[in-house]
Amino acid sequence: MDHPEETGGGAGPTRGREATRARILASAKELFTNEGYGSVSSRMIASHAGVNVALINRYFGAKRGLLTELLREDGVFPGLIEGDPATLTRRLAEHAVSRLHGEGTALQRALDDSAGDPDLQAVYQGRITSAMIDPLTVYLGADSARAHASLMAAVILGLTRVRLVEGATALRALDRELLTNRLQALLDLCLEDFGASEEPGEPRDANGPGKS
Amino acid sequence: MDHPEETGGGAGPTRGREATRARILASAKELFTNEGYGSVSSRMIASHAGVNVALINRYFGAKRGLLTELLREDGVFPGLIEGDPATLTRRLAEHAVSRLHGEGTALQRALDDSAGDPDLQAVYQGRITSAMIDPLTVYLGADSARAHASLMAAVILGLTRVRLVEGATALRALDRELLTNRLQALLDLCLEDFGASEEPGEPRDANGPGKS
DNA sequence: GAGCGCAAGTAAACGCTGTTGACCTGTCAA
DNA sequence: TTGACAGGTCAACAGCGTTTACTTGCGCTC
Repeated sequence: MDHPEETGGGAGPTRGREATRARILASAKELFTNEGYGSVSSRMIASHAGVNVALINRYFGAKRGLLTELLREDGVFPGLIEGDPATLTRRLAEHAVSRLHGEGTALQRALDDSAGDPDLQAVYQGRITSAMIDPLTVYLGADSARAHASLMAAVILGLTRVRLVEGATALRALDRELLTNRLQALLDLCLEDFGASEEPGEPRDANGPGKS
Repeated sequence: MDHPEETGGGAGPTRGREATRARILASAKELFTNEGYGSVSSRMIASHAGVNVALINRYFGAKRGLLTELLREDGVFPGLIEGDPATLTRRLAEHAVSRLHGEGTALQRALDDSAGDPDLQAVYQGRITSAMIDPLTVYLGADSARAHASLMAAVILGLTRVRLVEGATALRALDRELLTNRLQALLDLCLEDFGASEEPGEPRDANGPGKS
C-alpha cells in the first residue's frame, strides 16, 4: 500500500497509484474546464494525462466518477448555508447573482455550460439535494421546511437554467444591487409560511412594469 | 413487410414519402414517451417504424430533427401568454403547478425527464426563448421587460428542474391551491418594477417559517 | 539471491451510438 | 422501350464508454 520514496520524493512522484490518480484528475479538471464535460472523451483525458484509458475506469469506476471526485473537492455550494439566519437569503441571492455573472471556479462555469449531460445531471441530482436542499431543510427546521427549501432551490437553479438557455443578457445588464435585492425578495417570499397570506385575486402589477 | 395498394387513401398509405415520414414520427413519439429521449436510439425508432435507419437522417436531418418536429406539433407552452393581462401570472402559476404534478402531454413529461440530453437542451434553447421569453417580453412591453420575462422564466424552469433533481415531493404534497398562490406571488414579484422598492436590510422571515 | 505474488499499467477488443455514401428498385414520363 | 428519379436499402465509418486478458515492475519471503 505505502509506496516508499517514489524517486526524488518531495514534489510528487510521477508513477504509482496516488500519482496516477492525481494526474488523471488534474487532466480531467483542465480539459473539462476548457472544453466542457461532454466534449471531452475518456481517451482524451487519458492521453493528456499520459496514462492508459483503462486506468480511468480502474480508479474512478467510470467517466462519471471523475466528475463526482472533482465536484467533491470543488465544492458547489461552499458553506453558504451556515451563518447568521438573518442574512441567509441575502447570501444566497448574492451567490446566485455571482453565478449568473459567470463568477466562481472556472470548473463550475464550465460545468454549468455542460449541465445538459446525463452524467452531470446524475451527479448534480445527488449534490443539489445533499448540499443544498437537505441542509436548508434542516436549517429552517419547520414543518414544511422541505417545501420552502425546494422553492428556494427552484429560484436559484432556475436562474442558472435561464442563463444557460437564453444567456440572461437582460438580467446581467441590470444593476447588480437591484437584481440581488429582487432575488433576495423572491427567496424571502419562498420562506414565508404557507397559508392564507396571499390574496390570489389581487396581483400586484398584472399589467407589467410600467406599460405607460 | 406489407405492400398494400395504398390507393385506398382514407386511413393513409403505408408507403411513400409522407407515409414514411409520419410512421417514423409516430414511432419516435411513442418510444420517446415511454423510454425517454436518450435511451432510444435511431435504430430502435427505425425498426419500430419498419423502415431503414438511414431514412431518419434523410427525412429529419438527424435524430435531433425528430425532436424539433415533435415539439413543433406538441406545443410546449400552449397559448398561455395571450389572454387577459390581469391573470397572466395566475395562468402561468397554474401551468407550472400542473407540470410539477406531472400533468400535460405524456411526451412532455417524458421529455422533462430526459431534459439532460444535449440534443434536448439545444432544441429547448430555441423554444424557451421563442415560445416563452420572447412573447413575454413583447407582452410586457416595458423597458426592462426582457429582464422581467427572464426572471419569470427562471422561476418556472427552476420548478421543473427541482422536480427533476429532487422529486419535489414536498412541494407536491402541499395543498395545490396554496402552492399556486405562492407561485403566483413569486411571479408577480418578478414583474414588479426594478428600483428602490425593496429594502434589503429587512428580510421578511429570516428565521424560517415558524421555528417555534 | 531466487522465486513468488500482487499491484500498476497496457493493448485490444466489445457493443453501442449517430451518421453517411454507394447502391438497388419501383414508378412514371417521354 | 427507355430513361430519369424519388424512395428505400445496405454496409460501412468514426467515435464513444467500458471491459477483459495480458504484461510489466516492485517488494517480500524463503
